[in-house]
Amino acid sequence: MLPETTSTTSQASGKSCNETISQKGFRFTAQRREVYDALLQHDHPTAVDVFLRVQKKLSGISLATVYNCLETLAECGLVRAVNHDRQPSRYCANLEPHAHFFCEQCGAVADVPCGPEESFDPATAGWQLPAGAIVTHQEVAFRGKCPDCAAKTAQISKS
Amino acid sequence: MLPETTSTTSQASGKSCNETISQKGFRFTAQRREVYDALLQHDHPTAVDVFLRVQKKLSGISLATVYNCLETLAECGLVRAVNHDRQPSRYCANLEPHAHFFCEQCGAVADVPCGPEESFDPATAGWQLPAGAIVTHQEVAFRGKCPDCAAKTAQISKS
DNA sequence: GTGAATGCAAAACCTTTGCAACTGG
DNA sequence: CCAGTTGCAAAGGTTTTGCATTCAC
Repeated sequence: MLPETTSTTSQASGKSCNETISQKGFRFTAQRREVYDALLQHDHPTAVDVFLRVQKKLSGISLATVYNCLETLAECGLVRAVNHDRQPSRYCANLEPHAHFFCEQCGAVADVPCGPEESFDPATAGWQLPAGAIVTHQEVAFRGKCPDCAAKTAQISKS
Repeated sequence: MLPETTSTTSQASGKSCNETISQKGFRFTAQRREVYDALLQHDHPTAVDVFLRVQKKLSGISLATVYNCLETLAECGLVRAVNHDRQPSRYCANLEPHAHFFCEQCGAVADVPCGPEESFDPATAGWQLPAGAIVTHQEVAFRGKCPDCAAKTAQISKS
């Protein structure tokens, strides 16, 4: 749909994928470029989804390479792996702080931006963290029905 | 340590594991009882941890049965599976609403109770959920260093 | 007694790894 | 040129499944 180098909504910093990879001492290979491009649809694809997309451009690529590329991109900070229960990992190129919404019916994953103000302060929210613990990351996940599935369910119960 | 039927801190409702299992139409087997008992230490064991504990009482039990029992207990609502990244699932018999703290250094998992008031309201906290989505569950996870590891690190950097 | 649950082993699943061939800077 | 990457295939670790046997009700 879009020219391959277009960064649909890309990452926050204006730095290109290319630059970031090189800066970290990694090589900017065709495989890494295409894997990264496959994530710019921001639909949280699995490794297999990415594999199938990239295969259209690089027919010889292997799934193992897709996994390797995804790991490298994650190391560069260009991509985040998103895990939910024991489902296959999904990958996210949205680097803004955000949570995820998981539809339990269709499996869709949506980004959930948190307002401009701080996400939420554990102390304020009343979480009783272990005394002396140092928190470096917080993760919030919502589960339920996505708008599409909620609408469908409503229709069915009506009929 | 404790007599096998003792519910160290057990679940909220005063209902026994036994009763709950029967009510759901499942049989109350020795394996299910021991698997449940192994969770009452509230240290978030993995399936293998549970297997090793139960083996001391029921030497013939198999790991597959432990998995089956854990799933049955989860179906009964007596147990929750707790997943973090792609680590082995850990199991939690604390049914109060709570979050988890994961130590990235030693792998320890701790319950994080949220204050008596409501955990946190997505809308208030500024989360921009997809319009029309129905949220049925929220999960909060904290990652960092547990008190022990934080203390150790402090000591090392001092020396 | 009888269907549900177990134990075993083997499979399924996602992901990682070893190694020869290749390639980007 | 040559260390870093790839592709392939095979292994890894966790979890599930199939089937004969056993057991709770």
